[in-house]
Amino acid sequence: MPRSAGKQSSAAAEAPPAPVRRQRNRRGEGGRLRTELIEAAARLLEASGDAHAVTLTAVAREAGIATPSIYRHFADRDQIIEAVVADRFQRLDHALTEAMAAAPGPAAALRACCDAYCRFGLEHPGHYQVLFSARLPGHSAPPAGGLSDRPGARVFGRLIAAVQACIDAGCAHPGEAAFMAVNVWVALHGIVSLRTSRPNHPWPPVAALVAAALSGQVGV
Amino acid sequence: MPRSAGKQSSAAAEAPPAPVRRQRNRRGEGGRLRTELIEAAARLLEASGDAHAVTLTAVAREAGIATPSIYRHFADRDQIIEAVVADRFQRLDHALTEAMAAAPGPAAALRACCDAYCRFGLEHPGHYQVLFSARLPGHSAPPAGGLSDRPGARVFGRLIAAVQACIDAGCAHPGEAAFMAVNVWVALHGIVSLRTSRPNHPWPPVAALVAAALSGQVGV
DNA sequence: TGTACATCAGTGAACGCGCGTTCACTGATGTAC
DNA sequence: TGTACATCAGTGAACGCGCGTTCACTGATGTAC
Repeated sequence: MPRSAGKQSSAAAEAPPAPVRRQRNRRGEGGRLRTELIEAAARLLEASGDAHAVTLTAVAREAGIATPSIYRHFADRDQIIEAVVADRFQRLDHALTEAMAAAPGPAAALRACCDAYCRFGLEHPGHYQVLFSARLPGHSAPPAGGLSDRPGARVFGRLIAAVQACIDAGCAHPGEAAFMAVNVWVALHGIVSLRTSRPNHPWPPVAALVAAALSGQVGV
Repeated sequence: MPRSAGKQSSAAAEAPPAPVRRQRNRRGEGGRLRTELIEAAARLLEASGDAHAVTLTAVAREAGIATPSIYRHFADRDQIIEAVVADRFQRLDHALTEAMAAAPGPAAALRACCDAYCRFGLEHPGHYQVLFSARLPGHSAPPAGGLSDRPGARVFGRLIAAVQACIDAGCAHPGEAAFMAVNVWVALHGIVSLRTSRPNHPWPPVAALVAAALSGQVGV
């Protein structure tokens, strides 16, 4: 792109959508661009369901900045993706706790938790796929925290607690909460993941599948 | 790379692994390279679990040929991937039918079918992911066949038939076979997919998860 | 049986593109004096 | 209160790399005569 309009003859009247020079953030507010970059990356992830779509070039284009500007905020693309993943895990966790808080009892809370999980996954299939279906880049080594993937484990912990609450209230099959919760989790993941990857399959309603999983595995 | 050895002084003694000029197939046997390309692409898919890893350049390198040679056999990379996917679906279907054929009765056959499904997925996680977890390129439009994804539907049909056989033999809960089979399928997919994407989670044995899904959803 | 030729399988060079990364830079905004 | 200057946020140009795709080609192998 020529710096100064190029053809002077026909003026710059019918030029492309205008370069829209970015309004720079003030001193000390450079962190704003960081947030904008995360959201730009999140849009790319949601549209593609694929971490490979998050290239520095694509993020910069989506955010309306020059590519090298990203380096002021992130060392590489993995850092951006990690930031998006952490944020979306937090949103998922928030959705679960909020749904459970509004429920009148433990069985209803467990049901609400599962419904919210599926709703999150089906409303944000691209993010869900990155959170749970993908081998994330650099994810082969176990995270520092402990024996389990940290953010996913936190969400899974909600499920265990919800099942345990049903057991404690006497409205569930007897059994170990953690094992029951795993059985529910694999079903929920299958409900979301398969429906996303095979949208043409004649699926029963989500609620019916969730109900079957809960009644079969927990007895509520 | 220089055509004729470059440095004549130190001879070609300690040259790299030797270019290994491919032994060309004879006339009429060009189809062999097609098979080799599919297997090369399959190795790339298995190693990565990601269709994006199947670039024409990577396939050519893996197969030991020059990149343009691929065009004699495939119009583009999607065609190669489709060929691999079709082949692996066939192998999965074969694994299921073989496992079921060796079972002594309908309940054992259903169990064998589910075990074989999980075994396939866990032994070939990269292929499984491409078959069932990914939005395949150009997969948004429904295939010509009918209302459902063809190759996946065939595998799912085995599951329905196995459940139906249990119902007919009176060793299952009463209910609709298709609905029960969906419930089992989402659980199996979750078992395979989550274990692959979260290898650090403290998973119970696969057999225990399969047993729980079958007993909870089918009653066998 | 011999030979010219068509065909088939595969190659090497070249191209434009998008990408990651580096570098020196620009210019507005605070701040020290 | 004014001014010189450091700092911060972001840019533009350039580079090498891997990729997809095209093109004319090579040379072995069958086959027609």
